[in-house]
Amino acid sequence: MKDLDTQELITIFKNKGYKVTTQRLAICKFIFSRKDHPTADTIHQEIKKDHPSISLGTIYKTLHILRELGLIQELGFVEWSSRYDPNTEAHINMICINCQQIRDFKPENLDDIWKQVISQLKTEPKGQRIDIYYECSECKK
Amino acid sequence: MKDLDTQELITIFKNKGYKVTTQRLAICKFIFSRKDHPTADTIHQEIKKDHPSISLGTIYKTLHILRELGLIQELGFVEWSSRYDPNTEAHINMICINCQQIRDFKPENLDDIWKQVISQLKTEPKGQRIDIYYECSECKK
DNA sequence: CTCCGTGCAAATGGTTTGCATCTTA
DNA sequence: TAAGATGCAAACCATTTGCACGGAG
Repeated sequence: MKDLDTQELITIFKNKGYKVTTQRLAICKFIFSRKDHPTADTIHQEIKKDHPSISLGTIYKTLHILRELGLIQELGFVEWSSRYDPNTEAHINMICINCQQIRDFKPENLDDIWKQVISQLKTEPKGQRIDIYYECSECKK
Repeated sequence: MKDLDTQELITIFKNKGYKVTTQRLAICKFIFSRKDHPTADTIHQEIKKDHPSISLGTIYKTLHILRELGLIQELGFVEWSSRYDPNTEAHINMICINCQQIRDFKPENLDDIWKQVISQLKTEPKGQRIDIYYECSECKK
């Protein structure tokens, strides 16, 4: 769970004045355990299995809080709905242009490379996004 | 105009069976001359100055054709409307999280770095997107 | 003359918002 | 018990679509 256990999460929420609800914990547990950067709808479908009455609106509201807390990154697309990524470090999103599957890719030297790029800027960046579009092996068949 | 003059553009359109219209040429001329990756609405507002009756729908339809021809890249965002980028080479989009201004940044060694990253993949990538989010000097004041 | 493109207006669909009710602290 | 969160439904708004008319080839 993203290096965060439930206790730490509860502390973060409380420190920021957010109440701890079962819905929020369920959404966090789910998204921090996934590596494929799901859509809000996917999250909704999955969480409904345990919490049948949870609404899409609550999913969106919680995702916005997590973004505000810097715990997730939102990836917007032109043709597809947004994806939610619990990995906020510099990494490459390998995105299949056909099935929209996303998986992370982190070359060993990426941190060094990235540090080098950042050092050329005049200001401190607030975040980054690196996508590579390709056709995954499944879709190529 | 992106290395393309009007004649080359006309050839590309005709070869693909697309008709050459004044609207299409105007949109191309505009977008290929801009470095700030405008929105569809910005493009519409600007083109209207010379072609008052052009519709937003036509802007979108033309942008889709340009995307299909590989002449532009669409950048989707979660909170803002999409931006259209005539630069399809590997480069960094410096994006102000406050005013949404985008300007390109290309470190000299980026092509080498990128080649190195690509070489670690099993497949040929179809494109890429590299964003750095920051607060521009104007907004920091 | 035919087909494709345009402009307009309506439809779409992911996301946001308002509000009455329910929970956390 | 007060402040904030939830679930529902309606609103939003960027983008897409359908169609009658107009222009390119």
